[in-house]
Amino acid sequence: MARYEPQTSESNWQTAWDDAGVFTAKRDPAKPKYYVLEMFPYPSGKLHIGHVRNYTMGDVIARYKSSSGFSVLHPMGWDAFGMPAENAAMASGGHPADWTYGNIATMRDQMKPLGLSIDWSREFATCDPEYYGQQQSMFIDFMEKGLVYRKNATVNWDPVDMTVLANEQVIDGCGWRSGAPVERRDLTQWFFKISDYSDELLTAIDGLDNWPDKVKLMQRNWIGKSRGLQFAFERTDGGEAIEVYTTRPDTLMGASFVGISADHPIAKALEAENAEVAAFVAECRKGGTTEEALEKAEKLGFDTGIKVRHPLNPEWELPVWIANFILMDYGTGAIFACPAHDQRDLDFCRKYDLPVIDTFLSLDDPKPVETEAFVPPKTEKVKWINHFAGLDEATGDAAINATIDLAERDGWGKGQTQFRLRDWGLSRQRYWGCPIPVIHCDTCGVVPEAKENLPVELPKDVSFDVPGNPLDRHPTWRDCICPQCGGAAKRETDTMDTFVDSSWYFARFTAPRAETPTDLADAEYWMNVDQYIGGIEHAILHLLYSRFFARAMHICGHLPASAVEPFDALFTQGMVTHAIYQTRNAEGRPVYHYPDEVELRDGGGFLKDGTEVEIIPSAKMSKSKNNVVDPQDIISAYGADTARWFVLSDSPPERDVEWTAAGAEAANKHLARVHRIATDIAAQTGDGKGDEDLLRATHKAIHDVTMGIESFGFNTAVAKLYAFTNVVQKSKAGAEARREAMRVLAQLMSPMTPHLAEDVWAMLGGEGLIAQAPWPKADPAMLVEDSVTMPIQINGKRRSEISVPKDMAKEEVEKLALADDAVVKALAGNAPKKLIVVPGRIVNVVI
RNA sequence: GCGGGCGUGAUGGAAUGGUAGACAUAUCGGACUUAAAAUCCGAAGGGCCUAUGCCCGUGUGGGUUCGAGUCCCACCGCCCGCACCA
Repeated sequence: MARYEPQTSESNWQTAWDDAGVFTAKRDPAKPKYYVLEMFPYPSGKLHIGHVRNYTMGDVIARYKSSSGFSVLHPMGWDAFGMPAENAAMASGGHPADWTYGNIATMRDQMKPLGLSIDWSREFATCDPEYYGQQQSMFIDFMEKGLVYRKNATVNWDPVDMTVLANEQVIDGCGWRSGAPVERRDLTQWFFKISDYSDELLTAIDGLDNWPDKVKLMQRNWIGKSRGLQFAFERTDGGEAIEVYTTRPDTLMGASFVGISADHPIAKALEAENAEVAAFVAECRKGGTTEEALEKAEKLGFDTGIKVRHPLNPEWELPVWIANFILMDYGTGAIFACPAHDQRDLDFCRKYDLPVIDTFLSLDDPKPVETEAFVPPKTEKVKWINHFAGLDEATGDAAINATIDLAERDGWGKGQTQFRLRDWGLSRQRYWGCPIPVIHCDTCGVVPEAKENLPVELPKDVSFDVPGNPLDRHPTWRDCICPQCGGAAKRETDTMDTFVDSSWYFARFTAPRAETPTDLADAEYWMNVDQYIGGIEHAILHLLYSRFFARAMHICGHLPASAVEPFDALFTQGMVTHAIYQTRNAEGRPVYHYPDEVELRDGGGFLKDGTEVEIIPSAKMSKSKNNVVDPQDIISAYGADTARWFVLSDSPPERDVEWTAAGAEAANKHLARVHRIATDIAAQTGDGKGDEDLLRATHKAIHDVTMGIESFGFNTAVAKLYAFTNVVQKSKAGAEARREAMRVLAQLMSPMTPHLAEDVWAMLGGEGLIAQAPWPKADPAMLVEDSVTMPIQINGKRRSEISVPKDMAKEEVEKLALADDAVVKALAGNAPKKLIVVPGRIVNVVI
């Protein structure tokens, strides 16, 4: 009989599927539709095992839904714009487009042998002019709807390379190539008005029933709706009052100073006339722009000498300080500090010897603040010290409301709702991105390109030998005709953030060749994405931007109203990790070794020459650390099904998984075993005698595996398949009964190991392709157990067990439990204190 | 620093608040074999000399509960995000 030979059979089945057009998505009015989407990959060069895991999960869902009678859309494309292509061009010459399309070809070739049920006819890359031209068209639509504007924003500026740096290119406050300290610099940039949708994006989260709670919580916190008080501090020198926004107006009596951002108009005015201020503000502008960098930076302050009056007591004067931790982007760019109830303010005040005033004390432990700020939850009752609204004991929440009411009644402040969410800055001063289709005309100003001139294509003849944006220094590309007045004009040279590209690709997949961004009829049929799968690292930005885009596309007529929340269900998978093997060179710097260079023995790892390597366990796969596992090796050694089976088994999909070659070998052994059992059963002769146990096990397997797939419990589904395989193997039932069980096993395995499933199906006389066979159904009658084993606990510890009919009355169970030897012994003639019977689950006797 | 998550045998992990360790990997023992591989069968959280008996055990320390891996609080460690990485 034939052995398990995936190398030959897998490509044969892939051809068979292609010939039958099994995976071509068709609008079929007779069937419900199902849209499965995994986040599309960045074409970094090679597929890695993490991709295999991600796409296999999606494929299990796609194949399962297809078998369950759905018309399935399961597409694939490439998130193809971005910095690595330009970096590659800088490092080794060549053109970003060649590098990108070359990588796409390689990765597509690696992906196809996996046997994924993808409709490849819909493939596109975001760097295709056909795609980004439609994106430009939508940008113009968004402009017309008032969703696009320009304003100044801060970027990381490398003063040596004279170029804008991405956050990841800033290392310890310095440029990654030049090593020069990075400065913050203002540029005029393009923005999407996502803030128009702050409240809408927040409240709509409530409707995302099939999203993980953690993602919804992260999005809520990111949008950050808060209610606070806006009011002004009058200056003693008669200058313009300083507007501040605070979410803790209740602590106003503890105000120590007023702080303003280094970018605040007052700071800018002082900067022009005072050298000391200028020096301090320049110091504040050093370092990267990330919130993390700002928060972690040493808190610095500068006393401007300006004084303001406390709104509740005109006699009380507060100093105005410039502080490096205050953001101009949030609120009004000015705050008042209450050191007693904010650790950062306290640290600042101790450093600069500013007063610390308690406004409320703990009820349990009423002592004044010294080195640790007292910051109880706003729901906790505290004791107020001469509160201006007359409060004594009250929660923070109550005090905030009382303060806002008071300020509004007396007319010195106004309650206000504020969002943390900022508008989406989409400008990038880089070449390899979608050009912003806008023209700067001396007569007409900033005007959109005419749609008939789209796409505005990137010029091919560019060089990357100097830093900066090649579009800026291209000799002719910028020259154009103003679409409004017909005069000579210049193109915008900023390109779009790659998040724009990935904010609508899911919609484009519904009609990838349409001459408009979408085809409404196709979008109506296929949207929404029924199951979206991707990394948790995209929990906030990508998903939030996509939710905004879907709304913007809807008001521009590119998506139906039903698609404003584009992802019905979301699943976030973990990443695949692998140990890093390193030795040290003469200078003590680490040298990384590929896994196949290292032999593991005696609890250590050794190179061929016997040198012991240092093993760093479970690190995220990274090209630079040489710990990326290439699925190609596993596929050529064991076949695609082994790779698929392994990435699905053992680890729960949402958790990170450590790659081990041993696991792949073991997975392969199991698949070979299934093949062998099928071969044996196919050869089995004799009667068709059925078997109650086998039948029950079959229906239980159908039920368990189906539930496992439905709930993304692939690892537990695999465990159930192992158990069922053991039952089938050992079953003494007749030939036809075992064939039937084996066919069901093949079907249940088919979403995970589709090629092997076809092998087995064909061997056992299954009709047609298993990929097109309907999913088996469990008979509920076969799932019911007649009797159940109930553990008996004494004082919460398991001491015995009894077997009882499934629906035995509680009183009967109690009687049986009290008659149990262990219980009789423990009671020693006394009556139990308490007797707990959870029907069908457990008995607990409390003594 | 802020927001979110995770932590269970040698290993991956299982477990609607109800028998902790399902299922597997590695290991050990046995069968088969001239032998090996493959395959099949079996053992196995730690400890108490014996066990159908008892104690301990889900990162650490507390708490709620008849009962906690699961819920609450604090801490430790790791991971993700922090708006120009994708």
